[in-house]
Amino acid sequence: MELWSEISKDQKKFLNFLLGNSGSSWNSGGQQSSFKSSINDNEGSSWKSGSGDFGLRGGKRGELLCAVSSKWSGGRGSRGRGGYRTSFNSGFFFFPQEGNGDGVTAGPKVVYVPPPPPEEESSVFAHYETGINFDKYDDILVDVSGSNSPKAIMTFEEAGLCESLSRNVTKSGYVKPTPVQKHGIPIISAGRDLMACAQTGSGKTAAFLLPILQQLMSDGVAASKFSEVQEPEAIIVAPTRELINQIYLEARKFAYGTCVRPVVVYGGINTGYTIREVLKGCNVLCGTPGRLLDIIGRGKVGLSKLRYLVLDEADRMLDMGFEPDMRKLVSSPGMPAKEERQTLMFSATYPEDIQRLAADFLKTDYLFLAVGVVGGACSDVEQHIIQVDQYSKREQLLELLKTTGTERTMVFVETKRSADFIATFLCQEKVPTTSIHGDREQREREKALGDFRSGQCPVLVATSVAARGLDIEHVQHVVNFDMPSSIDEYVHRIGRTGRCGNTGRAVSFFNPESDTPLARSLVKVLAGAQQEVPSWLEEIAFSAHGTTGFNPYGKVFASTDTRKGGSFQKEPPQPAVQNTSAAADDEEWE
DNA sequence: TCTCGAT
Repeated sequence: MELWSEISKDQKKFLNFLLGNSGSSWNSGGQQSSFKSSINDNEGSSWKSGSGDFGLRGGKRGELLCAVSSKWSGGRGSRGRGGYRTSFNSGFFFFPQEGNGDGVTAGPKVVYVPPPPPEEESSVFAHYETGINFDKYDDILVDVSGSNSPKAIMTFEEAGLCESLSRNVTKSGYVKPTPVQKHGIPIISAGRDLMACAQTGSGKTAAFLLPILQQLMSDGVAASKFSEVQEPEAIIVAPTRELINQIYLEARKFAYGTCVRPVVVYGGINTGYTIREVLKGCNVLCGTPGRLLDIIGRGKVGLSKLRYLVLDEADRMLDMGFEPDMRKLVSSPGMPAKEERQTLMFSATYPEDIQRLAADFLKTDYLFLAVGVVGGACSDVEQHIIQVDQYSKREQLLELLKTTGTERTMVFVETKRSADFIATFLCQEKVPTTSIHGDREQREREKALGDFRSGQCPVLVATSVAARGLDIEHVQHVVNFDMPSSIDEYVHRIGRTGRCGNTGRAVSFFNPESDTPLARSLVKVLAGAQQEVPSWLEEIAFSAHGTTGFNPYGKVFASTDTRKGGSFQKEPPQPAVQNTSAAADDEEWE
């Protein structure tokens, strides 16, 4: 009831609209008088009565599975301007339970309840079933460039891991190293800087965690007791909260029962809590850029002992959005110069300009490791492109989801607003849907991911917050409801499915009105992955080229070392989705 | 446009 009283008229109106209550409409804005309020300011009871109409599925009574942003857009509201309203922050989509009001959190101050302590061995090693088909890895070609690269290892024994570490590796279900690990582990152990090009899910997290942890342990590093400043030996950064948490969970597994303590920090959760966790002792600090810079700036984290700096999804970390933060990080007081530390970068895509930029962070003799997935693994993703116009997308999506049934499907959209919009729409159509994007509260984001992972909500509507790195088992379908603006992003998105031995399908809605700039590189990617290229798409690709002569999105991703002279001297192994062959040279189109 | 600190 208290919850109810915090909701403004606009929000009630919106809710009534969603509930299908008569007389309600949601596009009017500013026409308060014509709105016949069926939800009364003083009555909370009408919540329950209407809830059944809103696509409630499964779960406990009173729990709304459809989830939309808690910072929702009020459209052109009565204040005469649109945009996001940030004043209202509580998740008003949580319906009160009957009986006591426990579990209902209202108001902007939501206290994040962290997961149970890591000491429980069963919870540390609880992992989702890995669909890894190890035999397939033998077909993967690998290219290392740079001088004096160390010899690859063939087994985990050769990695020279200490007893507790190798025990944890076994317990985590790792049997033999993947190609990134075979090459990456000795490179990192040898103290070299590394730029590695490999798809997430190919084992790259372990590839950098294991040698780092091994080195720290053999040096006898141990987490210090609680102190006012912590000086971690390694810092790992990633572009999204969920991704860095995934990396942290891996680190926690490998470091289990050792003296090395990994800690994760990111925004959206109580700052005091994060700082206390860090101050308890911290050797490997995992974080998103914002919160990381925050606690460094507060003097809670010193950098004088730092030896390893890892950038996951490095191309993203160095693009427009994050580059300033990364420069700030490496120029933070106490940060060892690049010659004094070891810098490691990982990503599935490396645009050439980003590679050149990355040189600012790496020693000049860094090694470049390219792992190409040969045919099998990646042609496991069937790619379909469907021509649509803006207004038929929703219906087409609905049709499509009827064929996918309860199989897990990720639907990518371009904006946070449309993520909410589509999620709400699907819920109304009785499709159990959840959503994830940057305007949702962290607790909601994690619940959404959890519900999707568990299959409770087989459909996840997401912005590109979920495009990279997230390792979710059994995602059978990816739908690009909106085409991404770059081909790299397309590759990352469809990479959420068909992971390691599983098959997947990616369906993309191509709207010639808006997506034409992508046509050319899309055709190349499709052809490269031996997928059928629709003739209409080919035509668009050709004519787009003819008219403009310059394609702003023609920037292509590369898995080739730019130091090789800028041109691609070597034909990439087998055209695969994330390989360059499809996008390598423009000449064929000239 | 998206991601990323709270205030």
